Formats: sequence, structure tokens, C-alpha cells
Amino acid sequence: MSKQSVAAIAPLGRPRGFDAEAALLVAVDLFWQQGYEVTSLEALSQAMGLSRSSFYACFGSKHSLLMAAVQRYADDRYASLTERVAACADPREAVRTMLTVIADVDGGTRGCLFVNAVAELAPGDAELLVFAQSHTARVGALMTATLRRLDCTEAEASARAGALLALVMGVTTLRKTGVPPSQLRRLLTQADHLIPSPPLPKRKYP
Amino acid sequence: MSKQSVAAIAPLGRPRGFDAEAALLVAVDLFWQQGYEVTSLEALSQAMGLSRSSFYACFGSKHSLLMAAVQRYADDRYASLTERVAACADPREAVRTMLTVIADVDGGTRGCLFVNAVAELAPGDAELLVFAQSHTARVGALMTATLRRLDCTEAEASARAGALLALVMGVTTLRKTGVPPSQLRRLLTQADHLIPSPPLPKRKYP
DNA sequence: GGGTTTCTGGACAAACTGGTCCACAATGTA
DNA sequence: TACATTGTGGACCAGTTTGTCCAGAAACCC
Repeated sequence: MSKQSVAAIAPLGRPRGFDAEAALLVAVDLFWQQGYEVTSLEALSQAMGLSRSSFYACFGSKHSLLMAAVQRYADDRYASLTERVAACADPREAVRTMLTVIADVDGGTRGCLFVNAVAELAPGDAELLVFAQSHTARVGALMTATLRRLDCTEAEASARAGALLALVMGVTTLRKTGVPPSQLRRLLTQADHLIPSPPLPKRKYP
Repeated sequence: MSKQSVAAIAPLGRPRGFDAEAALLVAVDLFWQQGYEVTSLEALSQAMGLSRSSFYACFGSKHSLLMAAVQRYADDRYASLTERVAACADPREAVRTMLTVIADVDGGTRGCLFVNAVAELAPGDAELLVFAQSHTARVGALMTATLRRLDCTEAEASARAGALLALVMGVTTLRKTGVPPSQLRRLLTQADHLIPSPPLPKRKYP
């Protein structure tokens, strides 16, 4: 309910003096780097540059801020995923691109915010859980659809998509323990064995 | 240093009235189910059945208890892994066994304590980090050694071992989001594509 | 049994937690 | 300029956090 009907009505009263969007990105960064429980409200509001009351007026609670941050992160990720996949003519290359983007081998030792949040809070956090399921499902669907372009049955595509996703999720966890990018890259090349091969061109045996 | 030299010296003074071993296992369970930060000292000492002072006298601090719990968990896991691998004559079967044990598809929605702890606390927790590296290394070495029995170069064995480990780590995270065991099992069969095939028996073309 | 050592329960402390509230300032509209 | 509406800073709160301490009870060796 941030905008009403058609025209953007001029907001009453004093307009907010900070950029909520930018503040959310700062929160993403903090949660990503430190985890949920460790990141205190004080650290949050200070880094985001707003007072406690502005914080609560804008984001409601620490937990709802986490949800917003995780969703923002996942949505951005998913958007860049679909975009880059769409740019690949070859489905094989599309799969490799997805793996590269998700594994994010050079992304440092903070891992993946989505995986981190799930590992820290699931299965106890019901709200996070339902989002996690929907996000997992949509990424899985994208991967499955891409694999299906490789002469693959639905069942096999879905199983392989799951395996590939599990693999890259594992990579993000490995990153957190400090496994060097070079090693992760070598490991990731093995994912090719999970990509179905297109049928060989017919060959004649005279 | 739990025992001294040869004979088990009789401990001075009043002996402790609880089973430290059992208490540790209770702690493993709690950390496993709830995570580190969420599990309070009160919940801990109560579930372990000992008072605060006994707790500190025996385990030092919450964090050192976590380290003990994670190490205990990982050591047990690793022991069962080597044992079950040793019981497999066929290296292929040995690899599959490792995957089954680590993925622990029917282990419920708590995931893997080791992966959980790493995801929640790394890279900020230096002590956990060094243990995580050593544990990852030993499991990786076991997997690599097993793969090498399948006519595989060292480089390839190590890369594939990494991929397989990442895959099963991802599976434990997937479990936390509630992906059903049936689906995980189907996904896990795809890991076969990462296991090197032994050379085909020679066939004569007459 | 005396002496020593250790366990035990609970009180205690100091810091920090997430969250609320209120008086005041700042802005936009009329 | 006056009013209405909202942001802002900081005080405030109650509960919880990890960790310490102490006086007394309990068990063991000699």
C-alpha cells in the first residue's frame, strides 16, 4: 500500500529523511556478513543511519527486516539469473551460467545470504521457511526448464536440477570455511557430468 | 588428558555426580536442533541436568561447549564413515555409502550440525573455522582415496570428491527447508554421474 | 573419623537485548 | 502564517544474556 490508485499522490506531512531502499541494502550486507542473531538492533540502526524509532516505523521489527532483506537478496539474485539465462542461446551454456552465478566462487567468505539464513533459522522460523520453499522452487523450476531443453525427461531434468542446486549450495557453504576459489572452480567443472548430453548425431555404419 | 599415565588414578575429593559424556550429547542435540545463539545457557544447563556452576566447572563457557559438541559430533560421524567404508569391498559401493551416511536423507529437518554451525558462525568464529577446515580436509581425503581406487588420477579424484561433498552438504541444507526424503533420494541417485566409471572390460572385435 | 577436595544450588552482577513512548522539530498544504 | 502530519532523537523499560561467587553439603583417602 505504498502508492494509491493511479497518480502518485503527494505524501502528507514531513517526508522521510533517509533512503529506505539504501538502508535495506545496508541491512542485507550486515545480515549477510554476521548472521541474524549476532547482528544487534543497535548495529543495524547505526549502520543504516537512522534512529530506533525511524527504524521501527519503517521496518516494523528486526525479524521483518530480516525477511525483507532475504527477500530482496533472493529476488535480486533470481532476477539476474533469469536475465543471464535468457541471454544464453545454448542450454548447456545456460546451465553453466546458472551454476557460476549461484556458486559465486569469487564472492568471498560470507557465503550466500539465503543459504546462511536457512541454515541458521530453519526449521524453527516458519515465515522464513515458506519463503525458502518458494525461492527454492522457483530456482529449481528454472533449472529444470533449462535442462529440459537438452532432450531430457521431466523426471530426469528435475532430479538433475536438484543435484546441481544442492551442489552449488554446498559450494557456498564451502566458501565460508575458506576453501580457495581455485579449488572451488576445479570442483565446479565436475558439475558437467550432471548435465545431460544431447544425443549424438546419427552415424552411419556402412 | 582425561587419564594419567598408566593406571587410572583415583580422583581426589568428591566425584562428580553427573555423566559429562551424556551431558555433552544432550548439548549436541540442543545445538543441533536450535543453533548456537538461540540456545541459552539456561536451556542448556537445565536439559543437561546440572547447575550453572557445575556447567562452568566442567565445560568452561558456552562457546567451548559448542566446540566440544561440534567436535564430538564430527568425530562420531567420521568414525562411522571410516568404519562403513572399510566394510565395502567395492569402491563404488563405498562412495555410495559415504554419500548416504553424510546426506542422511531420513535424518529429519535439523540438517547437519557441522554444516549448521559453519553456516551460522563462520567466518567470524576463528576457532570453529580451523576445526571446520581440518574436518573438511579429512572427509575429503577419505573420499578422494576411495575414488582413487577407481582408476582415477589424483587431480580428478580430488575434484570429484569436492563435488560430491558439496552435493551432500547441499542436501543437508535442503533438508532444513523441508524437501521430502523421497525427492532427496531421487536427487541423490544423480550423484552416480560424478563417480568415475571403471574401464570397460576389453571386448574383442573379431 | 578427620581432613581435604570437589560438587552443588542459588544469589548476584553488569551488560545488553528488542521494543515502546513521548515531546519536539521539520516539512508540506491551504 | 497557521495547521496537520509525519519524522526524529533519546530516554526508558522489562526481560534476558553470559558469567562469577560463595557458603555449605557430600564424598573420598588416610
